[in-house]
Amino acid sequence: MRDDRFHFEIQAECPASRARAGLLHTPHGTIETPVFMPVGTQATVKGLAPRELAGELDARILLANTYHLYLRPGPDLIRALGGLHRFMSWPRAILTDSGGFQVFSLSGLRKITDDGVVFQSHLNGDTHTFTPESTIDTQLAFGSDILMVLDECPEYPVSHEYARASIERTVRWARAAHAHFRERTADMPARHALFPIVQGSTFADLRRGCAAALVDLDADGYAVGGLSVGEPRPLSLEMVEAAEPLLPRDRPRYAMGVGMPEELPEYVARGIDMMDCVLPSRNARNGCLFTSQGTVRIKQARYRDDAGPLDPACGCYTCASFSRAYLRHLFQAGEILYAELATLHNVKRYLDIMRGIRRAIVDGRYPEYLAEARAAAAMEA
RNA sequence: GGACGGGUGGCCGAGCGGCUAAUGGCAACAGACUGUAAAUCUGUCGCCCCUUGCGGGCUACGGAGGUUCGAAUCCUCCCCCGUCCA
Repeated sequence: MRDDRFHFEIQAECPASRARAGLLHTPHGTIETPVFMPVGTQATVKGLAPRELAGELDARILLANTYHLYLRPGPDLIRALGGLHRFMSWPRAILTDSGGFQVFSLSGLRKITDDGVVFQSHLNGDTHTFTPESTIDTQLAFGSDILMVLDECPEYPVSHEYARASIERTVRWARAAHAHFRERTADMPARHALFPIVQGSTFADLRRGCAAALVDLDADGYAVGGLSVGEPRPLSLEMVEAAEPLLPRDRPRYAMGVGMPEELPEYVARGIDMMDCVLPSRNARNGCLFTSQGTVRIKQARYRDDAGPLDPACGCYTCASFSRAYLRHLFQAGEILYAELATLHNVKRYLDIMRGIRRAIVDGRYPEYLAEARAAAAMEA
């Protein structure tokens, strides 16, 4: 019998770090954590069909974006066509980002009010308003398994004063979103989960304050946002370290928008269970491929006649079937197949890294895994 | 044989007396990319010099002469290419 209720279950914990392995149960399947969520902004992971994602890659959860799907094709249409899962033919779990990141990072004209944010569409300049409540309604129309609250994602750098005002707004919005969410989902217990987002820029005290305030919401899970927006790399991890001890151990933690392959074990070591990032998919299309032996920029002339596989240690279709020389040729020629093969590999790489991390935690050898990963990262750098 | 049009850096193609080592585009080469306005963006791109900052030298706009302080740009002749007329 299928359990439709959303809940998190910890299976193993690392004795030497904050890392843990768990199971995230959703109405659309169980997700083994730590997990990497491929990004499918416009209800598609660019270059991959759900057949590959669910099949060879065995991704359990995808990310989609409220801002983009709200503007096009719109929540009413998606709801009318049976919800996002059915619309994009993805039977597994979906997490939707609230759109706060987009509103604050790309919309030229925007105005923050007490209620939310007024912004202009990047598509045609139309004026729209997002409120904590409206983004909940939109995501419910999509039928998302995990909804994110509307937040403000400040750029870097920003003053302590601004960051403070910003988290106050983000917390206020999170409370409003949760209240609205509870009301709207009262008759469908635990069909959906809602995560608030810890902000606070690069200030540890603000991160702690924000986390403490959000914990009162007794949310299904907690996200740490505003990372990797231009701040020095070590700071991103420090911000997680600041917030994490305040977050309940029995809820999943999600680090939004990170990171490079070598950073994944570091986030997990700091108590993170979920991550998403556009790097594997975007960089794939731009000629940057992640392998077990480091980064391969397939466009480089050195791969012109390289008959070897992209990554000898990888078992994906791309690595099993094609030479580096062929992949380079496809890239240089601007062929569509390149994007597909490259994305397939890079996403597989990320998912494999997370599976390896999870296995190490379950097997009780995460300290060794971490040490080896750090040594390898130091070697490449 | 005649009439026009044209020959520019790897390619295409601007420029039509000095601000031009020469706009653009492509190709090539290198780099960036972190809750995706991204199959995108940035840089280099004649050769040789102390890597010294907008530095110096050399060779360059079919070829050879010429005019001029100064020419890819003007003149003369020649060589190619295209179109049309014989």
